Formats: sequence, structure tokens, C-alpha cells
Amino acid sequence: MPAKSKSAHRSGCPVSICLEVFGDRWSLLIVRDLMVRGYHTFKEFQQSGEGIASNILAGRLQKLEAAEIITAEPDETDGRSIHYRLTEKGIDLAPVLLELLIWGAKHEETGAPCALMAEMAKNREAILAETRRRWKERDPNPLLPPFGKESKLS
Amino acid sequence: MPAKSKSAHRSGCPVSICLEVFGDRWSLLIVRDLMVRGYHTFKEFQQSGEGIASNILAGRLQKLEAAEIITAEPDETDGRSIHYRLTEKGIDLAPVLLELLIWGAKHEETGAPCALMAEMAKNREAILAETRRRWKERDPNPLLPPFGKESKLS
DNA sequence: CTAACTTACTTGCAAAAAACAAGTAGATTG
DNA sequence: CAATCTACTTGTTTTTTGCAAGTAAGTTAG
Repeated sequence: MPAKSKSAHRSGCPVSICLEVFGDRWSLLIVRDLMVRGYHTFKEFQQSGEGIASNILAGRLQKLEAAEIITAEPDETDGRSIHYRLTEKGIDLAPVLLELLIWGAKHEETGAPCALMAEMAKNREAILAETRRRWKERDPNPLLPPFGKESKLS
Repeated sequence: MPAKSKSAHRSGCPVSICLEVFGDRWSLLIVRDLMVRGYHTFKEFQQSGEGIASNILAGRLQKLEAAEIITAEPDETDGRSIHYRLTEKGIDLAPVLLELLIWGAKHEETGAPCALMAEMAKNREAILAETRRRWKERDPNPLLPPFGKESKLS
């Protein structure tokens, strides 16, 4: 039997191929957690408040690793834990996430403060630069907090 | 029984809410077709080369309309046909689509010519402005062609 | 006027994926 | 060494998708 081509895409459109890689309800949330919240373990993803099931999470982590968007390495100080990290390809999703954030905050009722979002839309480039810096330097501080339904940053 | 809240979101995060609205393999392709290809009928979406099934397409069109991302109106010159169009909320997805396009073209093997994509990444603002102009003026000319696997624009 | 055709769907069914609830292996802590 | 913790896996049920037909309303050709 002729091996099915590894790249049997629906079409050659870049958007279509993106959606094949991470076009679902969960993948980009994992990327978000890694990118702006400083999460890097299975447990943290699971507790991030979205309610992903553990089998689905495991599957998504595998898929993202296979797509070379994240890497997985055993934690150096705790052998149980696995440290997930974005690759360069993964951090390049920052502009996509940022535009989703801006659109969502503008058009849907979210827990994100409007003022903060308006500012982010203005400072696009600065925020992307800061995101990348944090990634490069492994800065563990979150860039953004989780936005609960009634998030108040006072 | 207490009516289930209409906005029973997983979390208040704008990204999460975006994914609830169009986080699947098909929704953004319909938006793409409307935005840059000048498609506006059921049949055109169906024949756009991605292979969406008619029941799924019908479902997605309903969902997008319910989310106020598109509108549906009977065609003025052909009573069988329904004319779909992006709302303002829908055209505001242009930056998201553009970033997906750029990421996909950079990191995956696509049918889009690298040179063209590099140029688009540079002229982000101009392209977004042109996209919006086309939408506002109902310009029927496609901004981009479908990218087949061996697309050659010569 | 009407028969053939077109458009935008719907319906029924099988297959795949997601959600839910438990359980487990290996590392670690007390 | 017993209890705990982390990152999963394994069943099972429910939901979504994909595929093949079919249909209703509007249109065109004769």
C-alpha cells in the first residue's frame, strides 16, 4: 500500500494549514498559558481554569510537540515533572494570540479590563517585543494574569 | 429549571471566548473566503477547495450569523441564492487572518509564494486598510487567489 | 406552462473525537 | 517505607464530524 503522504493537506492555503495544526478549542490556550502566564507543567495547564480533560490535554501536548510548537523536557529539580516550553515557531504565534485577544476584548464580553485592552491594541509592537524578550530570557513572570469573569486588577 | 446562562463561558479570557466562537477547522475558512476571495454564496464556499461537507457548512454559517460575524440576505437578482457578507465584527477578524497567513507561510509548507508573503508581512497596515476598503465599497475583486499546492502566479 | 436544472439546504447513518470518571507508574516527601 | 504528587492511560458515554442521499423553492429552456 502506498504510504499516505505526510502532508495531505486540504489545500495549500496557509490559513487552512494553520487550522489543521491548531484549529481547535484547546491548542491555542496551551500556547497562551506558556506565552503570557508563565505556566510550563501539565498540572498548571490543567488548573488554568478552562476545564480541559487530562486525556485531551495529553493529546494536545503531543500534537503541539509533533508540530514543533513546544518542546518537552524533564524538569531538572523534580523528576516527576516535565517542563514544557515554546519553540521559536511557537513564540512566533504571539501576533496571532495578540490579535485574538484584541478582537475578543473588543467584540465579546470578557473578563479583561477594556482600558488595558485598548492600551495593548495601541502598543502592539512593544508588547510583542516584551513577550519575545521574556521568552528568550526565560523570564518566569507572567505578562498577563488570568482574566476571570470578574477580574479586578484594582 | 433555571435557564442556562447564555454566556456560560469556560473563562473570561478573550482568547478562550474567541475559540468558543470560531475555534474549529472551518469557521475561519469561511471568513477568509468572504474576506479575501470575494465569495459570498453557499456554493462558492462549498467549492473553495477545502472539502467541507454541506451539513457542516450550513451549521457553521448559522453559528457565524448567530455570533454576528456574518449576515445572510436573499440575493436581489436570484431568489434561490443567499448573499453572505461580513459584518463590521467580521471584518475586524482581518488582523487575525493576516497573522495566521504570515505564520503559516513562514513555518509550514504552503502553496503561497514566499516572496508575496514576505511582502505582506512588511505591508501589514496597507493590506489591512485595503481589505477594509474592499469590504466597505463591496469591491468584488479578490484580494488573494486560492493557493493551490503548486500555485504559480507567474 | 412545464420539465429540467440549480441553489441552499436537511436527514440518516457510521466514524471520529471529546468529555467524564477512574486508575496507574514512577518520583518524591515525611 | 507509606503517603503523596505528577503526568499520564484506560474505559465508557456523549457529542461532533463526515458522507451519501434527498428535498423544497426558485429559475431557465422549450
